Amino acid sequence: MSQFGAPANWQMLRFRKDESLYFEGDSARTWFVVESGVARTCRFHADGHRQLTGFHYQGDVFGLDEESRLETAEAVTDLACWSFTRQGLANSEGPVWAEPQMILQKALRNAHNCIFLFGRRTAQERIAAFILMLAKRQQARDRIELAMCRSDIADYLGLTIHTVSRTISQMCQEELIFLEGPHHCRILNRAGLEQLAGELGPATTREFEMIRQCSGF
Amino acid sequence: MSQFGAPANWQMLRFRKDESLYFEGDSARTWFVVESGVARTCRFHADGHRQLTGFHYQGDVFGLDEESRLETAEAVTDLACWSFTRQGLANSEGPVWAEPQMILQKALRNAHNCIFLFGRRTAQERIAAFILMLAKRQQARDRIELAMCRSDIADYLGLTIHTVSRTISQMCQEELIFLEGPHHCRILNRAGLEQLAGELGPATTREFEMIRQCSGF
DNA sequence: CGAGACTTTGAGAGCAGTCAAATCCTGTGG
DNA sequence: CCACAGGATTTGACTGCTCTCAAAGTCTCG
Repeated sequence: MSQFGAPANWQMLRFRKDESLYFEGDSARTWFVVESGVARTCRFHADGHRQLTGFHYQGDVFGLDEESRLETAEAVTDLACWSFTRQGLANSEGPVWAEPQMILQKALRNAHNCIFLFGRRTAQERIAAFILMLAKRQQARDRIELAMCRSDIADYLGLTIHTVSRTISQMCQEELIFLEGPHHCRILNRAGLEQLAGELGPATTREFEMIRQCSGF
Repeated sequence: MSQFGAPANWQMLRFRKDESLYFEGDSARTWFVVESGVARTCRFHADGHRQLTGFHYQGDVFGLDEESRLETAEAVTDLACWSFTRQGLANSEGPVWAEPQMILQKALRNAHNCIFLFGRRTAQERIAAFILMLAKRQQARDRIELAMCRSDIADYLGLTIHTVSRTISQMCQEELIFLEGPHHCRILNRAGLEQLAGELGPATTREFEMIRQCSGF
């Protein structure tokens, strides 16, 4: 049984790297929670250009569509996850975190953070924010695994793989990070990354708002 | 009483244009639903750069934060909205649409659409998609009100006001749209806009996915 | 060890940002 | 109703960043 104490009516599913869990347009029967590995959700533009809408790590719930899937879900790495229905949750056999409202609210918070992330303009800002997000998600002080390939990062951040690669290289030169192979990275200068990403805590925000409103800038 | 048949324990609030409903970091006591006017939610980056996360029209629910506000909410126009608590909803006095799960799910869908919108690359694509989104939201066949100012549009789409203005002007020259003053616009060539925006229906998506997977592009 | 895919790097073009200024609206007061 | 002031919008010129096209280098897995 999973660390999540999954109820019996949950179903464990396994996928190989790059396999699809479901496609955009499929009927949405179940929700998913990651047991191990990483999943991605994405949508496609008419020109074939792909937009990732999220990476999902252990404990993340995704696939919260109402009737039909708005997104396609795929395995970034070999993936194990539980699928379950909202009805299954309603039986209240699940763990405390598994209440539909909690799940939805967390997903919403993630989506808003994602929108905020995109708001960052330059490639440097976006990638700095992305690396810090990964670090936070992996609860890693400074050693980070980049499980996804460059094109996943690019399609998540709205950049090309070239710009992603170039920007990461540049950050290495500036000794903000250090690459141990293409899929492992060490944060050398967290403060520098945070400055690039431009984090602004809620504490300072209201103050900032006040200034903005008074000065009118 | 509102068209929504608001229960007695809901509270009607009125705001003048550009007034703030709440600030990022405030404790999140209530949810809001727009009765008339338009609201915007936004967050600020450290450099003062603002990111809008949504425009909210009549019937839209926003402010669904858990404990503290992640975003600031402001009135785009003079605004009337109801505020209510989740507990109030639980009393089941509200209209059918007002079930927390439904509301959260709709908000999540909107957020994902927003992320998808950002995925569009060029200013033309983003603005075409934005105009079509407004048209759909206002259920207008071709006459659209741009209630928000250019800087709101810019901060929503991750562009500058200059680029927004230039791109709109260009679309006028190309006779895709026609401006009747800065805040009213007529769609002259919807097909052209849709082509720019690159809508791709779910029907074609799975097919597309299959091709993609086989050819490996 | 070798093939194929992924990643990195280079050069040049194009699009959006910056700085600057003109024009147009909007709302107020006469 | 008209004039005016301030803000919002539009436009222009130029710069710089990211994309495109191209090729070399590296990693992974059979």
